[in-house]
Amino acid sequence: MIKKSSPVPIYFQIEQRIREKIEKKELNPGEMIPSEREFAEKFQISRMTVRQAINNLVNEGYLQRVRGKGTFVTVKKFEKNTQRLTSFSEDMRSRGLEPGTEVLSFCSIEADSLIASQLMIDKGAEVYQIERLRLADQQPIAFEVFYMSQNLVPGLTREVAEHSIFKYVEEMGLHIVSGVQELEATTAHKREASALGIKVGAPVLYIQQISYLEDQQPLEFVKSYYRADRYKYKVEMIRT
Amino acid sequence: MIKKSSPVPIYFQIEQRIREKIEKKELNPGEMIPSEREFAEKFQISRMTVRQAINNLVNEGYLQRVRGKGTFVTVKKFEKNTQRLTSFSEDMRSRGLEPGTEVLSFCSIEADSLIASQLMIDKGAEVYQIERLRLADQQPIAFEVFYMSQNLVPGLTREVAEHSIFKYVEEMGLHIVSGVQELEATTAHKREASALGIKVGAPVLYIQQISYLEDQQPLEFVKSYYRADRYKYKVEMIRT
DNA sequence: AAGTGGTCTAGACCACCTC
DNA sequence: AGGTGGTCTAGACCACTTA
Repeated sequence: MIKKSSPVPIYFQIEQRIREKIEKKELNPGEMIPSEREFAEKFQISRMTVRQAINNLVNEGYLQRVRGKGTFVTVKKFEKNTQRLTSFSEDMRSRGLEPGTEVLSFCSIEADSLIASQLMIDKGAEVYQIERLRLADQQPIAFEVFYMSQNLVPGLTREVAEHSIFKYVEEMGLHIVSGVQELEATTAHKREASALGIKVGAPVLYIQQISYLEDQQPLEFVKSYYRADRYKYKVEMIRT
Repeated sequence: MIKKSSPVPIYFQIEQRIREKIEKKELNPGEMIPSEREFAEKFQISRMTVRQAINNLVNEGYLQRVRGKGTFVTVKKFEKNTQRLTSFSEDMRSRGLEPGTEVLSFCSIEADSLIASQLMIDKGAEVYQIERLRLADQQPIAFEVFYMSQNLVPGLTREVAEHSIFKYVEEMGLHIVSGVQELEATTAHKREASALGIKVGAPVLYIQQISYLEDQQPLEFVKSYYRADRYKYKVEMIRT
């Protein structure tokens, strides 16, 4: 039930309770939840405490208040208040495709001024340069060039690059918290065309990504070229 | 100051006051705002009312609370919830460019099955079909084809289309709350090429957008073709 | 009229931080 | 010790919706 003398705040216990019911579909979209006064009475707590729990759920997009009527489970929970940063593998799996990776080259180079500025490291510092071909259900979908400071993440191997670098980094205890992507349309040059199996001049979606750690330090700088015929980029937005 | 007997809630008045000070740089990023108790004392209101104002600003990303220390103006305001649904005009202005619009055609047509399904209306229903050339600092940047149900928004004119349809719709009392964009790379066909002043086959960023009203009803369906050499799409993301 | 959420009060004790 | 935010109470009146 609800523990009043718990170190866990009462409002949070209520919040969890309701959130669970929604996620387990015990409360369905569009359905009304008990009124604030009912909750207060039932758990013998103040209505303001109930309001705090409900407020949080409203902010998270689980609930909607309607004055005079009641509080309802949101029909379309747009959890995409913010776009989630995902790895290629996560992206493919969410599309129902089996991700695959082919490492085309794995080198250690000295950062030129572009890479240095993007990664906020010294020019000439050692960085990994990894070229990978990304597959979806065994079909080439993207060609990517990846840069990361060796100083920040030592011990990266070709082996790791064949699977998920994201996962490796997170297992090292580094927390990726945010990222910025820039998308442009372009046409394939020789290198991308041959890797992706398309014609030179074919349309390609170019995505440049920088991911950041907790302390705002750049972790990786990636240039990706996606086959336009096989990849669509979807963004859900809200208007504030 | 603060009007207690105003129809505008006290918490909202306080909220506005603080928001303004931040936007006018009277309060700088990282700076501490007065404590909740100080506000309560100063305006002779309850601390809980002050908290409500501050809570809202925290949720909007203006402020950060630090227990035991105080409440501070956020350093990087839009690092968190970024992806906002914006009109073309808003987008251009945020890039420091002067938006412009040229209406190439303004018709009323019957919805075909694609348009009908995107707008969730009956096939054959009357819709506006508006082709516009979008300018940034007088230079063509995008060619767009716009569809909207006439039943939902009657009275749209060529005049309005030359300015902001978004604005018109919002002034009608319809609230746009969310949108979905799909981005693809493609190459220009004749129609887009001639409108945009580029060669057939030049890279183009194709963006398809559907915007939704409060009740999840689709408001508009827009196909846009952006000149790849003049437009980059930026997405900021967080990892949860 | 009865029920709902919206706003507001005037306190209280707690945990945390700084001096 | 004194200040800060975090949590919580037990009421109150308001505006709105539904019956």
